[in-house]
Amino acid sequence: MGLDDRKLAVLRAIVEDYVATQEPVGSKALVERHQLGVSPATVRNDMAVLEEEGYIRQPHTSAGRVPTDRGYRLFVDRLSRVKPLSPAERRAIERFLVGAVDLDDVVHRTVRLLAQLTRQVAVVQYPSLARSSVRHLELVPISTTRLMLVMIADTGRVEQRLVELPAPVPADDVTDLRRLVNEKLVGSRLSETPPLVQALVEECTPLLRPAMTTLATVLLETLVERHEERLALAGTANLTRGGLLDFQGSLRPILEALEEEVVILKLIGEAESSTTRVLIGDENEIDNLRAASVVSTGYGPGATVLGGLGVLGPTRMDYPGTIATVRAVARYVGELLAQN
Amino acid sequence: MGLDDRKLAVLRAIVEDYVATQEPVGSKALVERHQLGVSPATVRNDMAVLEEEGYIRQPHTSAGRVPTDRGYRLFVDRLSRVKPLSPAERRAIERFLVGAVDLDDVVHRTVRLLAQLTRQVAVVQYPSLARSSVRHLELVPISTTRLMLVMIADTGRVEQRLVELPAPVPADDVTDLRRLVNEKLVGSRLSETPPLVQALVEECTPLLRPAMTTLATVLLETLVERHEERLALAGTANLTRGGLLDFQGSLRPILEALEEEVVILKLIGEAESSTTRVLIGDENEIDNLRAASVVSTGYGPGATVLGGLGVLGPTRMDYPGTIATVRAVARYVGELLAQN
DNA sequence: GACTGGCACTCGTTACAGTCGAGTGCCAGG
DNA sequence: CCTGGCACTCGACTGTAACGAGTGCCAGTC
Repeated sequence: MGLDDRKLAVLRAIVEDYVATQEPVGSKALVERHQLGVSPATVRNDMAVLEEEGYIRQPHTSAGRVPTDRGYRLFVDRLSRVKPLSPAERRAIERFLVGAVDLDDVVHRTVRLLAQLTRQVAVVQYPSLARSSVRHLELVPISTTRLMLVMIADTGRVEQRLVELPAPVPADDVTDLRRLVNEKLVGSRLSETPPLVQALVEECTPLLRPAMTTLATVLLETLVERHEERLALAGTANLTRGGLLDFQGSLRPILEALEEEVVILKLIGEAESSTTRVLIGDENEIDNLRAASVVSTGYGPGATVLGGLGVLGPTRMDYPGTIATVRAVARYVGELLAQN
Repeated sequence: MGLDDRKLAVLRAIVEDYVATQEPVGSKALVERHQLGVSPATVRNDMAVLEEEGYIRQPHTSAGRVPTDRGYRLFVDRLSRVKPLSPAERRAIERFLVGAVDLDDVVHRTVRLLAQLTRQVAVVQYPSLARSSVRHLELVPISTTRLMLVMIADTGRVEQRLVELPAPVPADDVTDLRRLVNEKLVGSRLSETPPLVQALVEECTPLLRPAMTTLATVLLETLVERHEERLALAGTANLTRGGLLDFQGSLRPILEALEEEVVILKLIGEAESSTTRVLIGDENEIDNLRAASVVSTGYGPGATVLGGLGVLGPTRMDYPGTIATVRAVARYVGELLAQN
C-alpha cells in the first residue's frame, strides 16, 4: 500500500497550495499549478488513495481536498526540505538582537523577533534555572529579622526572595552567612544544590544554625522546588490572521492555553537536545491546542540546552519556513548567550 | 434641553438591559422589565429625545436602541452608584493574595485575580521605579572588567544590569565602590538620584574615578532614563466572550495594542492620584482601542501611588461592578505592599 | 401639556426554492 | 496505467415571500 512518488508529489502539491491559498484544492487547479505531467483524472485517482490512507480529506462532497494532520506530518517528515533563510531575514535577526543590554532584553527581543518573522505566536523560555549554575548569592539585610536573598545565575538570570528569620541576626552574622553560602554553592548547577545546602546546615556553627536553617529552606524552595521557569510571549495578534478559519472558529481555547504558562513550558521546555520538534494538531497533548501546531527547539551556547523557544500557529502553516526561522533564531540566541 | 428624571431613568434602563443582554433594547421590553410607570409610547418619545442628544442610537431602523459612548459616559458619571462587593468577592480577593512570596508573585496573583473577577483583560503595572527609593545596591564581580549591578528598591523590585569596566578593577576597589554608592544613594527616591550620582563621581578618589564614571553612566541609564516600567497581563481569553460582537468584529487591533507595553503603560500609568479613571470607547486616545473601555486606578500603600492597574473590556461592560472590583483590588494590593 | 392607544411602516431575519458551478467518482477506451 | 467524458453531488449564491420586533406619528384623553 506504499505511496508511489507521484502520489507523494500530489500530497506535497496539495499541502503547498492549501497553505498558500487557504482553500480546498481541486484536481484541476493542481495540474495547472504544478508540473505533474498527468491529467486531472489521474490526480483524482491518486487523491482517492491519499484520502483512503487518511492524508487528506474533503470538507464536503464536491469540494477540493485539504490535508489532514497526518498529511502534514508526512509532509514535514518526508516531503519538505528546510528552506534556507533569505539574507534579509538573517540581517533582520542580527540587527534585532544586537544591542540587548541584559537577559530580559535578550528574551524580549527574541520573542518579538520570532513573532515578527514567522507571523505567528512566539514563545521563549528564560534560561532554565535547573540548567544554570550559581554565580553569586547575595544577602541584603532589610531589617534585623528579614533578609533579601538574591541569586545570580551564570546565564544572567537573577532571582530574589524574602527570608523571614526566626530571630534577629546581627550584621556580622549576615556577612558570615553570605560567605558560607557563596563558598559552598557558587559554581554548582542548581539541580545539584540540595545535598550541598543540606551540608551547609550541618556544618554550620551552632550560633548561626537557626538562621541558616531558614535560609536553607528558602534556598531549596527558590532554587529547586519552585522551579520558577519564566517565559515571554509575543505575537498573539497574529492569531487573528486567516480570519477565524484557522483554529476552527474560536481563539478562546488557544488564548486560554497561552495564559497557562505551565502548559506552554511543558510544550517547549521539554527539549532536551536541541533538535527541532514539530507537533501537528492532534499530536498535541493539550486539548485546547488540538487545532494548532507547535514548532519548538532548544537553545543555548554550543550544544548545551538552556531553555526552549518556539512558535504556535494554525496547522495550516508554512512548516519549512517556520522550522528554518525557529532554528536560526535559536542558534543566534545561543551564540549571544555564549558571549555573556 | 435638560433631560428630566424620567429620561435619565430610561437611559439607565437601556444601559443596564443592554449590558445584561447584549441586544438592542426596545420600548416594550423596557417598560416590562423596569417600573417606569409609563407606556411604551411615552418611552419611545423619550428615546427619540435621547437619540437626538446622542446618548443612544439605533443599529438599524426598526431595531431597539443601543447606548453610545456618550450615553455610557453619562451613565457612569451620573446614573450609577458603585456596587459594593459581595462578601464572596472580598473573600476571593483575600484568599488569592495571601501567601504571595515576592513582588513578582504579588503582581501575578493580582493580575490574574483581577481578570477572573471582572472577566476581562487585566493589567497591572509593577511598582514604578521612578516612585521607589533605593534600598540597596550590590556589585557582583563577574570578571575583572565586568560587574553585575543589582538594585533593590524598597518596593521589593529588583533590577540588574551588566557594567563593562574600562579597565580591570581589583576586588578591594569593588568593595569601595559598593560602599560609596550605597552610602550616597540608599534611601533616596530614584527620581532624585541624578545629582547624587553626579556628586559621587566628583567626590571620588582619582583611583576609582574611571570605574565610578562608567558605573554612574549605567546607574543613570538603569535607574532614571530607561524608565523600565514593567507590567503583567492576564485574561486575554476574556476578549472572546460576547462572540465577536464586541470590538466590532476584530480582536486584532486590541491584541496588537496589548502587546505594545508602552501604550498600555501610558494608559494605566498616568494615575497620579488614586482616583479611578474610566475611559469609554472614543475617549481613548489610542486608535486601536476605540472600541474598548478601560477602567484604571493607582495603587500603593496609603495615599502614595506606586503604579497603576486596571482592566480593559468592551464598551458594553458592567461599569459599576468593574469599578468596584478594580478599586477593591487596588486597595488590597496597596495594603499588601505596605506590610512589605 | 403630557401621556396613551392605535396604526401604518420599515427592515432585518428566516425559510424556501431554484440555479450555478466546482469538483468528484466511475467507466470505457487507448 | 493513464485519459477523456459524463453523470452526479452539494455548497454557495440569488430571489422571493412571510414574519415580527420595533418604530414614528397622530388623534384622543386626562
